[in-house]
Amino acid sequence: MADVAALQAGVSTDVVIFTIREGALSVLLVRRAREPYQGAWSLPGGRLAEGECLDGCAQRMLREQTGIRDIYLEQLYTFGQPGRDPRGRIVSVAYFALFPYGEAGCALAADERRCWRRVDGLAGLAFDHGEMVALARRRLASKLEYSTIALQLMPERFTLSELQGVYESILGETLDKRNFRKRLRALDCLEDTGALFRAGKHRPAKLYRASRPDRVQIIK
Amino acid sequence: MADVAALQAGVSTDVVIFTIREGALSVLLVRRAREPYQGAWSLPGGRLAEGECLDGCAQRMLREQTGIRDIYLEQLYTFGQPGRDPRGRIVSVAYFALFPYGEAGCALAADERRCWRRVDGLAGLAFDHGEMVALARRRLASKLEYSTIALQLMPERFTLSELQGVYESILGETLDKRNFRKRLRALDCLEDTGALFRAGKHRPAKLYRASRPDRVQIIK
DNA sequence: TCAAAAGTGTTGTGTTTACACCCATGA
DNA sequence: TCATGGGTGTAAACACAACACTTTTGA
Repeated sequence: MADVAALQAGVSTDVVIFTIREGALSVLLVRRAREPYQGAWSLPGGRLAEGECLDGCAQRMLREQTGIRDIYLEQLYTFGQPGRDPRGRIVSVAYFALFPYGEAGCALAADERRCWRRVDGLAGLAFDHGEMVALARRRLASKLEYSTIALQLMPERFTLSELQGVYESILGETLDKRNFRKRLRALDCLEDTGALFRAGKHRPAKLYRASRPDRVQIIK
Repeated sequence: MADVAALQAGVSTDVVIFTIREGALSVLLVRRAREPYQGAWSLPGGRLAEGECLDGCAQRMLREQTGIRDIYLEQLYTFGQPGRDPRGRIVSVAYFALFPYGEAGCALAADERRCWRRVDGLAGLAFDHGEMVALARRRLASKLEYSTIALQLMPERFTLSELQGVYESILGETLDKRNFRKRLRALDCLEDTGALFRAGKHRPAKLYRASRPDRVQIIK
């Protein structure tokens, strides 16, 4: 209750940015330029600025460290173990974000200070960032079941098989094609673009788009 | 990225403590002793101490300001709007907690610096605490549907009608008695104590207890 | 014997799962 | 014409919702 002598701490945000790349759930990492953990991989993130709200800080970290803007972003959990940062007391508000891979995702990793890493078997991240990724992954998987959040990982146009692949790689299990399609049709969140996607020596797939790309609809 | 000049902020925790009192979902408030918002009702909470983790801080706030310990507590959301506290930059990690009312709940409000208030129609709280209560309420209602969290609001022994009343006052709708009992039986989270509860001129009710009082079981 | 809440099953409806074949294409 | 992935429907199992009467007690 002693307002005067109260602890001052640093506040930061860190962002777990997921994408699907080569059919695997992956996360965007940046290489730390200085101590502590110099040279190690970490989540994009950093200190809160004056007059900035937490969401704004997370957005700025994304923008400054990866160039990404305007993607799905939500607050995940706040980590505040004393000792989580060797520089002193820093409380970090973790966010998670979803990024549709595409060309932009590929270009991102051109810079050697950044990389996409598969979430499975990920280890050796700086700070408690490994924990953040694990928690974000569980949250993402559970949101798949009761929302249309997976659409945030898709490019503007995509096939149903691609979408099913996204579900499968997040959930870590295979799904029945007919049941999957029936379920999505019932959600009324997709529209047929009329275009076809040809890939290889087989029947071309219809291309769909999200009918409300910005809305994440909660089911039930 | 400028580690040196980075903003220092205050970090606090605030706790939304729910109970069921007179059949209504209620929250425990404390009267602010000093400015800002002197005399207004607020959530129990306060500044993070050195060497203390966030959960520990929330537990300490509970203990120091209400005497409550060992109840269900989980992190809710972190609020960091600049200007949310007129004293300066303070980021608050909100928690929510569930308290079985009973005699202890009654005794708590004996002190005039504390009170239980119904969540419906609540207004005029200090800071952004009204927002915290509203968010906690939504979280609680949604957790009712997929976990056994409601048991955390019950005393050691209780009747099925009492438990149903708890569900009804949180959800804001009435439930079918037979379906409710069937559903709970299927969860296998209750055991019959063998004792009966007599209240008024009607058939006495069986008293149950939670079979694993400390576990909040996630359903499905 | 009456009022008041406790207790208990069944039936229909909708949702979810399991499952196999034809289609369009490029090589 | 063959191999490859795209596309489609039906039946059985299960979960959920609706619904009414009997029991025990105290007054």
